Amino acid sequence: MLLATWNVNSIRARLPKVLGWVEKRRPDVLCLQEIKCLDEHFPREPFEALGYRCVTHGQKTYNGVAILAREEPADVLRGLPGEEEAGARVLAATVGGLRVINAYVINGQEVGHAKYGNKLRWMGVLAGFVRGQLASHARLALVGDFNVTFDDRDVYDPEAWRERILCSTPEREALSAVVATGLHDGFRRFVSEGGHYTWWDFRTRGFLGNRGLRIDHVLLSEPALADCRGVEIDLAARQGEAPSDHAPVLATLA
DNA sequence: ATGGCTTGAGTGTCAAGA
Repeated sequence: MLLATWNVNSIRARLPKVLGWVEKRRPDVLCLQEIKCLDEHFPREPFEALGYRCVTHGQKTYNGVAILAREEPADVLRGLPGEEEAGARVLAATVGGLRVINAYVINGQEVGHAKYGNKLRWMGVLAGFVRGQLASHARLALVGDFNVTFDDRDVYDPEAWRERILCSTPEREALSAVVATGLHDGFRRFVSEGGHYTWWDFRTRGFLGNRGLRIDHVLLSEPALADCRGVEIDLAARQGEAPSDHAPVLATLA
């Protein structure tokens, strides 16, 4: 099974790009973040024509998540219970015996900002949700845009980013608490050196100099990790005409 | 240099992203 996650930064603005990528890579499950549209505006027909079912948890203008799968997603859950205020950021479904949780973590804007406090609190709620899901689904993948780096290997200029948003110690501790529910960073199962990123700033043309951050993750439970044969960041998808600022991350599971 | 770029909203120019 090929499991992928991609922050597409608007599914409608990215439609030809995402369709072409899906045709080429043929993932079994694709988790999208920042679809930035209501459920009724999600372009499901072209994906269905390629053989995919689409489950969405959309929102006007901001946020929004979707799961595309080659088989019908089951036991779909939309949103973190009690966290409707934070927007459409979580979508869970079972596909091919794998419990898939698709998450778009709050950005937080700046360390100390009210949104930053909300991010840390919300990640605690996410950890509780994941713990509950793991109790009934041993084979589980939590994937998405976490807006947090694990450590300095995930940062192109660690000193410039020291204790800044996406890199602060409390954010990293909150991410560790999510992982401590019983998950593992899939990418680090295979790659230990730094310099591998999933997001590059448009404004500084960060991709040209590989000035990026690794903030999109595939987190796997023990049984899922045991089946994992590799995790790849698809840099080609970050290039070309009108790319998202994020690259997709793909995990191959037995 | 709180900018640089991109998107969605909606026709002016913000808010938000990370």
